[in-house]
Amino acid sequence: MKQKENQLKAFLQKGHLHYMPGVSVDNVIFGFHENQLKVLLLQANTGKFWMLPGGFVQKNEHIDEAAARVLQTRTGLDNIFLQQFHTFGQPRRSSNKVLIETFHSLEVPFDEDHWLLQRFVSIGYYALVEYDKVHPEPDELSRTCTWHDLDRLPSLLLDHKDIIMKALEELRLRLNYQPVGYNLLPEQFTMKNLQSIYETLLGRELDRANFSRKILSFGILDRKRKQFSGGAHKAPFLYSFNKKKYFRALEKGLGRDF
Amino acid sequence: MKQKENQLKAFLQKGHLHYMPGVSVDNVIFGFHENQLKVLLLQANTGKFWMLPGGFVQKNEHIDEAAARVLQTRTGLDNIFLQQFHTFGQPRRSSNKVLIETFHSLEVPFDEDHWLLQRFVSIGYYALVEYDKVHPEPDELSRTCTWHDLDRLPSLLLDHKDIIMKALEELRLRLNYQPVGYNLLPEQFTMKNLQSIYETLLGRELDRANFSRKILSFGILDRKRKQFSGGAHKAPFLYSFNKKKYFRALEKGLGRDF
DNA sequence: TACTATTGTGTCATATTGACTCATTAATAC
DNA sequence: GTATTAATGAGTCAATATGACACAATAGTA
Repeated sequence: MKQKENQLKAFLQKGHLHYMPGVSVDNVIFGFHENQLKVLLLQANTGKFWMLPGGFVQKNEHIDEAAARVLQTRTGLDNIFLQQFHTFGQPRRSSNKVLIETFHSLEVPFDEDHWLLQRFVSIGYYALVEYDKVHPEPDELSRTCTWHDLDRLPSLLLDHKDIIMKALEELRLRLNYQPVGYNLLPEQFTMKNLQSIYETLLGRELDRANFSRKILSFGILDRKRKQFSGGAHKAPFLYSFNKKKYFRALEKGLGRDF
Repeated sequence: MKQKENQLKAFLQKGHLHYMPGVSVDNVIFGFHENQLKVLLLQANTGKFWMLPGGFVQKNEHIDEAAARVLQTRTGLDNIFLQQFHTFGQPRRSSNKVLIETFHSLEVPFDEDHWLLQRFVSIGYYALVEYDKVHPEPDELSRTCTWHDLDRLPSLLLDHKDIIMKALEELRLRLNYQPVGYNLLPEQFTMKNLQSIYETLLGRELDRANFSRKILSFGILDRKRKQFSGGAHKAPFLYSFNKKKYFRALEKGLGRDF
């Protein structure tokens, strides 16, 4: 892992040439597995704290691109809908403990003015991705990258817990306007699958029949002839998202205005 | 105006000691006058372009505080609900024309590395304020500060038009969850006044009777005995916001969930 | 005093929502 | 093979919300 170490060193020493100062991006990446909502987290090389997959904004890069790049490098996923939901800017957001330990362990000289030790404002994005398609990949500063149950989060760095909670809050609000599920489910899925997602995101149970009626009324699903089998009991229909209608709804909203 | 000039010089030369690099705040300040929705804009000292009242984030200041400070200095208003709605981060947001002209006119030496000439990411906030209470105050870089009709905006700097449009879009979405009007209307007002605001914000007409029914169902209004008179025809009731219930609704939402 | 424009209130048809029921059916147990 | 079981698709019905409209009341004006 000499190579990774060298990359990290270069990043620490020359990052200020490539990245904007003071601005970072943090992604709350939601996945869904065994009827549980999961969040992708990294564990710092030094110390026990976990953190959100985040990164910095290249000097000539759109912040949305930066978020997409972070998502791509951590999960291997491309072309995923990322929603910017809030920017976090308390004055003492940054704790430099992890960084300073890293400097020491790599024997990289640094001073107080080092770009990474300054205050950062972080722009939060969330994404909903298909659990099975993700290949979690730690970054230079972390040793692990794994999923965590949303209701059993480990100790998190800084305000990262707040960021996750805010993401969930905003996501719940947007559930009324934006369809959900496209990157979260496989190509074909049952109504029950989709309902589970909504239930988990909302944190409460929904009536089966009413849910189905409502979702179908959005007109974003195509029903397949093929039936799912393998589970016990009656075979449910399989559905897929009508990509065209789904993305129109994503842009134009689901039409629940004042 | 020698003093203002000196302030500006100091800001240009020493700003980097006090403010975060690369991060700014822009406020979309909505007012309501003669049944028109207005936005407060500044006109640059040099050139004809108008811009949003904005500013920088002090090194030890919460971004929300920075937005509140900008609002306070431009309008004299304090304690106003400011909603962060989006962060704008295209790579070529900043046009340095205005700045460079300013450097020249003040004979302040500068080079490419000057902190203000770097790329900035801007955090957008909107506020709804009482038109008559505002005392518009230009900043160091501008010569005027006045209201503009939302549907007759002048030529705006950079992406400031996009910012205004996005603010309106987000505001419209939030109209379903958040009550509106508290800082927009005087202490007492008629149902018609409030309806006009909603109509203007939404850009369409609403049924009088249905609007009244719906707003009253939120339970955030107190009806006064006193009747408004002076206008022609039947005297309407006067209402005021029940501050306690209003702010509970602002936090907890108006209860229109999935 | 009559007229007019606007307001408070009420009605009614329609749409949406929440809580159920019931027949159907795929896998499992017998 | 047949009965059992549990989940599914479809449907019902009352409660509620919404959109469109009607009508009497009334403050100023003619």
